[in-house]
Amino acid sequence: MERDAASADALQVASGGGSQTLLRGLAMLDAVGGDTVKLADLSQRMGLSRSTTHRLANALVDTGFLTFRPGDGYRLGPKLMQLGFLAQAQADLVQVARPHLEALAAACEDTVHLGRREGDVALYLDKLPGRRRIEISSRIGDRHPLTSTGLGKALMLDDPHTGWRGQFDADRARGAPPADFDRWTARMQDYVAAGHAFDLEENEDAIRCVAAPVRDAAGRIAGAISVSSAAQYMDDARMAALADTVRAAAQAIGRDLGWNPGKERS
Amino acid sequence: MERDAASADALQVASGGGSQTLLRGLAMLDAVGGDTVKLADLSQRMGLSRSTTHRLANALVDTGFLTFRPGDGYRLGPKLMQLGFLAQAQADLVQVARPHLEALAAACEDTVHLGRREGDVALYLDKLPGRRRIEISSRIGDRHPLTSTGLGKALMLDDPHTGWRGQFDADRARGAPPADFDRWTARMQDYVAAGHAFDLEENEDAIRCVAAPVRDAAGRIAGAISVSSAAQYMDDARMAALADTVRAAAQAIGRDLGWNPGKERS
DNA sequence: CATCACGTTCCATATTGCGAAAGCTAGTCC
DNA sequence: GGACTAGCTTTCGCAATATGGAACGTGATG
Repeated sequence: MERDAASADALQVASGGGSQTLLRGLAMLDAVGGDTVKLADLSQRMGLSRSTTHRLANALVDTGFLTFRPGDGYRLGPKLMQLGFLAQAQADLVQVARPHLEALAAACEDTVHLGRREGDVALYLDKLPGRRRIEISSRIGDRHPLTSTGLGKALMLDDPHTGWRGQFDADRARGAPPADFDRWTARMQDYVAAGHAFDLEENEDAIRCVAAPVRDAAGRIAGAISVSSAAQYMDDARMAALADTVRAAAQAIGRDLGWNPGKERS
Repeated sequence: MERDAASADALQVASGGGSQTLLRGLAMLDAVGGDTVKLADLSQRMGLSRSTTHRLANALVDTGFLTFRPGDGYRLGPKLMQLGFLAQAQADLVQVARPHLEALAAACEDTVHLGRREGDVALYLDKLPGRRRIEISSRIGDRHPLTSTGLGKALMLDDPHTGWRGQFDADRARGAPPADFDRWTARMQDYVAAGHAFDLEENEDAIRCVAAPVRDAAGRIAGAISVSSAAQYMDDARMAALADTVRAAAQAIGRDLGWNPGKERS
């Protein structure tokens, strides 16, 4: 029965629910990925006989999920662009993020935020109050400066360094708490390298937070999440530990937005 | 042979090849489309029993091609965004268009062009010389005004009317042949309504052409194609006839770019 | 001309998928 | 509380469907 299930990776074809052919076909789309693959190559990647591979690939070609050019190979087809676009169109960040935010809120007892960049401010899209007595004074729909909040900084992680100064100054001019730019820059560089951001009582006294960016199918930062709490619950050790948790949650949301991890930043 | 069984016809699926399950699963993605569908609804759309529908849908959910929210229904999943993005990334307009351009060139004996908008000029990406003695003096890489060429006008078909004047004047200032704006506008409105554009010896004397826009998965105009020839071969009757051919070719290219026709203009 | 690389088609076999019907769980109405 | 309903999930015996080895085209390449 199972000859060489060992080589078939990614999607567990064997366990699923008994729709082998469908699962194999879908796995084939993954196997093709961004490449242009010849039949022999493809059958090897899938661990299937050439004839089976051929039949599946043909079905995919007939339906437009793959494209075939003789002598060249198979590649992803137009139907995927079409459906991918539809999927993207109806994927609402708030809705997609909800379950993950709830899980995150359950894991740590603190307030969880979801936000997105809007112009050059951070727009708060969702908030789950923590189960601690302290209350974070933010509301859905609020707009906050990018450079003085954890969430905002997470949204900036991909920005070219050249724009930092302008944003920093603009935020101060608009009422963000004063701060030292050089020190801010030094920390920001760490955040960029780490893939998350902190807020160390910069925006509001006695409030600290840990934030991480959420990426979409294009790899761009589509939003960010953060966990905030009173400084007394947020010593340096806990922030470091939380960083992993928050980053993991952000990545899980990203995955639901079609983001494919793998190729990492430099 | 088989295009796709997107419509209510599920029995046709069997005829294609021998991979029923896969084809049904893929058809299911189409059936879901942009909606959020309940299981019962979905099984009806597919003309399948509820249990079969359930099994297939589950396989799609397990692999991330669909998303399921209890009490809400099924919708397109993250994997489609991911693959859709990959597909889009490697879809090169020139390469995708080639076979269609060749077919078009074979059908009419004239010169066929492919172009794209770049800034506010039309950039020529590909050219297939016709089999007629006359020679069209254009080369790949050429940039031409939008308002005085058929290809350029096709690229403008979705532009808001408010921008027409500015583009028209800018092109004249940059050396496009003089013309009367009111008359140009009147014709342009016809082109917008028809979904194609003509060039009536406006850019170059004794050259006429028929052009149509190519749309991508987002429905935006990603490029345009045109058929050009000496005016002597291009009387009004032939241009009208060619318009359909050219539009059909442009749509075929669009389909390969993930464009979904369907809702048409009136 | 022999060889290779690549895609396509055949066919007997048993694995895989099929759908009717029954089982769950949660909400709603008397 | 008990009887309905709406939705989703699971079971199971039968046969339709998918499988892979092998053979066949076809066009390059040495």
